[in-house]
Amino acid sequence: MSQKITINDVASAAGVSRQTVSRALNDKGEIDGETKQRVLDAARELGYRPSRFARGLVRPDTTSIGLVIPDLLNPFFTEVAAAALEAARARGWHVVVYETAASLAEERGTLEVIGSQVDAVVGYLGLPETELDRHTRGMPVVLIGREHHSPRFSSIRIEGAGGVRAAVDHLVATGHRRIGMLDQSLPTGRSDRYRWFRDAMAAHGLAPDAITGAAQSVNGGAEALAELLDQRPDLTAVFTFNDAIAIGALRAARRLGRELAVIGFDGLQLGTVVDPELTTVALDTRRIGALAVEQAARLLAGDEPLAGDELVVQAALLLRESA
Amino acid sequence: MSQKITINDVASAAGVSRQTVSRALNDKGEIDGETKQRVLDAARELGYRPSRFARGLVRPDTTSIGLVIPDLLNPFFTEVAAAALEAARARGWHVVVYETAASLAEERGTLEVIGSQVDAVVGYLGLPETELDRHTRGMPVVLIGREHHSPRFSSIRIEGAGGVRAAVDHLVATGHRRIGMLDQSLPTGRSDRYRWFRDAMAAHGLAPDAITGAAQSVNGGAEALAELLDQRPDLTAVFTFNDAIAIGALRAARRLGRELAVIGFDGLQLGTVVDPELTTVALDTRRIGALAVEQAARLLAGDEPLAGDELVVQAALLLRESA
DNA sequence: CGGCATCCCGTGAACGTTCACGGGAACGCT
DNA sequence: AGCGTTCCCGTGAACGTTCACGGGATGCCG
Repeated sequence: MSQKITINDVASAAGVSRQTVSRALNDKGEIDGETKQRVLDAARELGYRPSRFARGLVRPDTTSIGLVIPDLLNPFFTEVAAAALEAARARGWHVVVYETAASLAEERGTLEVIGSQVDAVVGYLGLPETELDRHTRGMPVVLIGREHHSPRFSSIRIEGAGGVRAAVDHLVATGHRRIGMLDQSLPTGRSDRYRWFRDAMAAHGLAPDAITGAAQSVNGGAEALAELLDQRPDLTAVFTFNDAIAIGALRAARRLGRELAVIGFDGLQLGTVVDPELTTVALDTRRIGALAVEQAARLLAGDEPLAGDELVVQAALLLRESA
Repeated sequence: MSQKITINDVASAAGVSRQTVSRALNDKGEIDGETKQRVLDAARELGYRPSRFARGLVRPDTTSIGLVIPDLLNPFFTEVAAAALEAARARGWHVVVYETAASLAEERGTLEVIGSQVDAVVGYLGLPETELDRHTRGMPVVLIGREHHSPRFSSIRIEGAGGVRAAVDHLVATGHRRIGMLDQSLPTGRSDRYRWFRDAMAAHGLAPDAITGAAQSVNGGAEALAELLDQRPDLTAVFTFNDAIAIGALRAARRLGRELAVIGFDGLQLGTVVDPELTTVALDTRRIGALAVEQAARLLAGDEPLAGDELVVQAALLLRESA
């Protein structure tokens, strides 16, 4: 109803032709100042808005990608998103952001509607590859933090073994022997991060025998730490699944009057606002975002894509104050 | 080069007509299973990707808005963005996010390129209205936290007087009399928040005579607080321009061994991760995002837009632990 | 007054897709 | 054999814009 007005309506309202309207609206020159004003007035009067589709059809210069993020309020994903946005802006790309609330149903809905809006998809997708393929016909897809099997897809791998090893090395070097871990609590079992921790402990001949699950939040970390210390009051240090849990643990330890070394995982900016600042195994979120966009660019241009071993992001120990 | 292939190329490669290709790709039916597979193979072979513009032209069903945010890493803007995203998703809209890095030049560049991609613009714009108008010909524009004069625009107003008044009331009620403020440090002079603070103080017959500027970061707050306490060691409470500054002030006070009540502004989630949790004058970020999208929807549909007094977001005191 | 440049403006075509329609082939029924 | 259905498939048209081109006024100069 309100979007039915085309350039022709404006043209006849102003008593000129399409082309003249186009000239007026795009500052093209070859137009009289007075007519231009008349056209502009007519356009405003009618509430005319040019169709971006028609314009894009004849001037196909802009590419845009879809960025799929589970939760924008989670600082980790926000940092990745910011990095991707920056990398895209450097290329003059547009970024359409979709939040899936970590729900597969939402993700499906998103993907369903994404096809006609973007040229490539980048981000955290949870759907199985066959379904992914069905919804993204032909579009390049770059997965983050997840393996892919079909050559249709590309993915960024997170490698944390080295960083976690460095964290445990550091704890041991500063005298700690009784080290616990606050893992995520998922029915799917232990996380990659736990396995990295276990292996690092083993390298020092230590047993990972003080593990408990925590909800992925500050409060979750606080509660889980209290529980863990209840079972194992002898612990002097803990490694956690992520920074949010670590911050909760830090707070709980302080309130219990316990001296406790804490090392988180993620490397969030957030870790610098707490006191003491959080020591953590940091992921380079900027690199994650930039790599994903870079790979999407190559796929889109038909260039040689980055190889698997170039698409790895290494975690690294970031020493601050909490350990 | 890689994007030159059209539906006709696929058609001739598969030995069928456009329409049959269209049917195959869109699961339309009225097509033989074997031909469909042949078309699909040909499409994959050629790396065919349908033009979203051509499709949009004939099927104009999807609307998308541009969300302009100064800095995605700033948690306040992130919360607003998340709210806007959610409101847009509820309408089935797409959201293209642009980050301007709080730079007018970036903003200009963004606006220049935004016109052909979205149907409306929402967010934090700093450019003067005349320039805004030039770049957004006809598109609805909803400004956040900024007054508008031209009827071309619409804006969400932030009203903090009541909340700040409640904050000062609370401080006074709990015995504080010597209350300072850490404002933002801008060449443009004192902020709205300062004015609200000044008026609230005046209502209690107190003079706002301990003000200093702070950089908008945790460290900025810490440094500014040290400076302020140096000049006015008698202060027992401070109100700050935002939560980040407040957190810095909190930390600095603790390190200086000072007992100090601190009240921030923004109401970030972030305030709950520090210890003690931050008392703050909270803005309802969800409401801000939702209102902006709602108004954009009305403007787009040609419905009666929300009136000015419906577009106000009131700040409210959020009592936690730091005061 | 003729010629030419300059300034405006309009007309056909094209972009790539989907919709509406038409039509041929194969099949079943009377 | 004739006729109606069903199943596939193709052809024109349309979406709304910009580009390339053409052409009528107007002014200037010789």
